[in-house]
Amino acid sequence: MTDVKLRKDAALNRARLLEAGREVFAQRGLDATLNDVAHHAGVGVGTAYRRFANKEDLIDAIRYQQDNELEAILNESLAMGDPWDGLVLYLEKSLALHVSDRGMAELLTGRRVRPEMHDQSRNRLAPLVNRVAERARDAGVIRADATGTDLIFLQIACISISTVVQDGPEIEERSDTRDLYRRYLWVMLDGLTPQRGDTAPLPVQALTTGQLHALLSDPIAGDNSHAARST
Amino acid sequence: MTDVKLRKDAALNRARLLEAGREVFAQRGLDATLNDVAHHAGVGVGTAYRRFANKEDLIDAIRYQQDNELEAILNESLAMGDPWDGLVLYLEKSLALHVSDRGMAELLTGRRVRPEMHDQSRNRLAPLVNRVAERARDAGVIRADATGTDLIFLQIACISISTVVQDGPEIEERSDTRDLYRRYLWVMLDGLTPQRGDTAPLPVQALTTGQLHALLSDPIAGDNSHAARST
DNA sequence: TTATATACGGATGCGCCGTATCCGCTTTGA
DNA sequence: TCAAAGCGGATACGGCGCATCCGTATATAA
Repeated sequence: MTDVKLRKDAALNRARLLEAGREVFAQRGLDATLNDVAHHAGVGVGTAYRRFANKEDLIDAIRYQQDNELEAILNESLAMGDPWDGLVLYLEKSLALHVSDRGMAELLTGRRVRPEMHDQSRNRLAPLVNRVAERARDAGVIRADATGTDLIFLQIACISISTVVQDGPEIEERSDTRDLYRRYLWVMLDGLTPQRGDTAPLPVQALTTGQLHALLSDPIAGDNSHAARST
Repeated sequence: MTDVKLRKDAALNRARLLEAGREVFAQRGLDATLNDVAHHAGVGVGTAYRRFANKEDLIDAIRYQQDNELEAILNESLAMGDPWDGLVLYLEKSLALHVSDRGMAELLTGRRVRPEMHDQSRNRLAPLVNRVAERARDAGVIRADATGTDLIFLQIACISISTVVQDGPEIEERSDTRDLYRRYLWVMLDGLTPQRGDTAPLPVQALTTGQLHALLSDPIAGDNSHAARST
């Protein structure tokens, strides 16, 4: 999967670039230049483009690593005895990751993505997310109409809050603003709790996994693939 | 406030540009070009730059209108007898506006803003938002530690969900995805409700109005103003 | 009606930026 | 020792948004 065989120095630089890519994209988002990444890795731009045909390829490689981390979190969640604790663990850990990695967050919201790669990782992770939600629902700790797609949107919501905070200046006398998103995570968690008598049912149905998938996979930008139906 | 005196055609074009600006920014966000706006208004680019020194000026003028609309909603909310109904009305109406106007949404999250203008509109609206929250809190229909800044962040969260949905493709067999954000609004509203015995208190304190203001006013981009303290 | 200030259109200049390549030099490893 | 493989980074290229400029047209007041 890592091509055939690279000379020792080449392989090292490849690893350096991957590492640097994670850091740079985490800090500055996917808009960062491959040149930036190369510089950060301490190699020339040429080297960067020799190891990865283009920026997309590097992003794909990074994404593969990140999906493994998310999968690990999901498995950890599912291994917990208590479904509610599992749910909380998943959301807290997944969000902690996304909040500290702007690139990862941008991938979650579907911006700038190569559809095939996106599909692949979704097919791997979505079922696990659904199980996390399902377990909690079956145990009666969240409302009966809550689904796995709800967990995704709640994360998107929290990430956007965190992004706004991070884009702003430091606030004096408040060292905890980086965690402000957690305040709202817990408002939402509380809102997911089974309805009390007087609470209204939710006004719009959740997306199915397939619908969410379709929503995020095909970012309208439409470079190619779709669109052309031949004939 | 509208300068001194404009020739009849000039004044007409100015109005057209304002109108077109609202439409274009609403659809495509504040990144849209002033050239786009001019074309949409049916006037030449030159005219656009003669009526508004630059894009920022046009945005400021539009923002002024939008603030009036938001103020009206807030006053309507405060005029309602029931504090909960007032809260819901404010959030639903304000969100409906932001969701249908990408430019307005971008202004709320503080992106791309001229600080003085931002300050001005916040000073006008923030007290009203605080009163909406305060009323509901005093009436005991939302948790005791909920504040006006929470209402802002909940809106930011809903807007981000809506943005993701709007950026994606149409989903077949679902005509209501434009309203999906409302599902999560109501999760959050439910979460704002006073705590039941078993619910944990929120893990992070809300921002004060002043802190939120500082966060959104000074988008780090720092063209000038701040930074230089002389001496 | 005519003169002049005012306004109009839109081609165009300018500067910026991100992608990717190319080529002379260096390192690896058989 | 000496190809083959790799390296650095200057730079070509293309795209884009902002704003200006100037020849032409229109409003308005004498």
